[in-house]
Amino acid sequence: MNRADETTRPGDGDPAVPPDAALLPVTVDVVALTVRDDALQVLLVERGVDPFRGALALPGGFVLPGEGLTAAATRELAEEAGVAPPGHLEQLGTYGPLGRDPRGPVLSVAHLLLAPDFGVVRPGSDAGAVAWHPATEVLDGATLAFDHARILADGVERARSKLEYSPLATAFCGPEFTVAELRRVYEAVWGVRLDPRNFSRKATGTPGLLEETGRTTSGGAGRPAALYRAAAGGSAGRRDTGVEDGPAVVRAVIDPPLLRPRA
Amino acid sequence: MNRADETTRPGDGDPAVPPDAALLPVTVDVVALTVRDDALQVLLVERGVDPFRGALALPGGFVLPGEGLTAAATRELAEEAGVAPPGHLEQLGTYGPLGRDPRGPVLSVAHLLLAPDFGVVRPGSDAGAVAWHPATEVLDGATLAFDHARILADGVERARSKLEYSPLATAFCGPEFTVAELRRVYEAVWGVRLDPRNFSRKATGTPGLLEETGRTTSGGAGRPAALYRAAAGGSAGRRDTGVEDGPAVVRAVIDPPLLRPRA
DNA sequence: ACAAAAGTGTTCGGCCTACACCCATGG
DNA sequence: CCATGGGTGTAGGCCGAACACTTTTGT
Repeated sequence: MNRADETTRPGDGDPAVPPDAALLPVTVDVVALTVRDDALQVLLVERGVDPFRGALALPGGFVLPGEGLTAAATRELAEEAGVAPPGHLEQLGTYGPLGRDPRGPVLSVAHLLLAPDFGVVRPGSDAGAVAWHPATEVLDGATLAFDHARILADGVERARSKLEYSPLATAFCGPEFTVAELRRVYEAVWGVRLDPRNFSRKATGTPGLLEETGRTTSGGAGRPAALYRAAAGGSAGRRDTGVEDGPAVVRAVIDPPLLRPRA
Repeated sequence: MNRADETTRPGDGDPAVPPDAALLPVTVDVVALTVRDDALQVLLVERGVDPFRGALALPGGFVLPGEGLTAAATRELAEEAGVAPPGHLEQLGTYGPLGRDPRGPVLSVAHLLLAPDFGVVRPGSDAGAVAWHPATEVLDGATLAFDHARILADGVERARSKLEYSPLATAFCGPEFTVAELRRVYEAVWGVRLDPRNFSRKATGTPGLLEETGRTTSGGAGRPAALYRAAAGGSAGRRDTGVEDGPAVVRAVIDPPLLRPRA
């Protein structure tokens, strides 16, 4: 995969990195979103160490030598929340390095995880409580560590807009789901009510979004609903390039888009 | 702006960055796009140093200690192409750090510049020729240094999609422009032909896109065209947050969107 | 007068919305 | 047989594509 050189200081040997280049510590932070109790919720940890000890923050931490960005994000989720959730992970953006960490310049590569509701197994070693919080409450209520409030706002807006033209809403659902569950995802993320009849027609009629399983629900009230799974190439995190890390080009675009109601 | 600590090694003093964190060299690369001769063109430099000496590459270079990402991108444009162009600069994504530079792990934060056609003043010290190249030719023809082909593809796709729902097409135009010029921008970026009559109605009727100047062109053939400027808060790079660097939340969204024709 | 480019009116079809209505199951 | 939720039919309106037509200049 890479050269022998996997240490902190690169470039021993052939053409070296210029000596005046900055060497920056890099963190990954994860905006982990799910739909729980018909509301969009975000995974937050209580920081156990300075700076911002005791404050709420996005899960995340420093990239280690020889580690890729996605690997670091996955590892931090495992370490801080004890989970290896399914779902869709993509890069959100990079913040810093100046003016965001009292310790000095730190670059932070934020990621966005859209996942079905998963249980938090255990809080990690250097973090206190790990819990889901309603996104709207956090957005216009709580104060988060570092610039995490801004990162969260960007992540939520990205999720909202992605539901319009990509099949990623299915990333919030389990392996099989009904059209009504999918509709509740849209309603929770967008904060609106959608007409179930029109939504059903639109969702089932959109190529590349749903795939029939032939099975139906049973047990609940009313007529059983057909069960679907995400269409192949939809929410599954496709990464068909050889490059280790970098923004994924979303190839599956649903057309016509499912537009959220305008204000 | 920041703490006293602006050196390469941060965290001397209060709670330090963990000693096992990687310290990575960080580059900024710029996908600088313009519309020239009715075609989307990208600014490329010929590398003057190893690795990839002699190959075509995106302008860019290492972030220096105490420098922000946007500042680094602007400085590299000035150094390698001798320009300080107007236009819209935004972050595209972050690539690496593994497997993209033979010197070792290097993180690259790619940026996207949409600008009116500007002259290249002088090639920089560590770069050879600097020139515009038609984007389509480069995309499915040339091989670029590092993973720049992929970054360019992502940048072009981002530009194409941004024209649909943002007023950024005006970033390709000068301070005053006609509807026909704006249409040629859309046609060049999307690679399609648009009906001038319908486009005119759509563009002038879209709130937040154009602002009348009251003036008209003269001298050319045919009826004079009305001159417009970009609506306030449109293509002007708004950065109304206090944070130094990070993805800008595009607040100005044109509605209804100008959708490119579907295949 | 003619060419050329800017801009307006009009028609047509598809999609979105709203809502009436039918379907299938559990109590 | 009725409540509950799943799903189909259908009418109206809005918007974009297509294109005939008018306006305003240069030659």
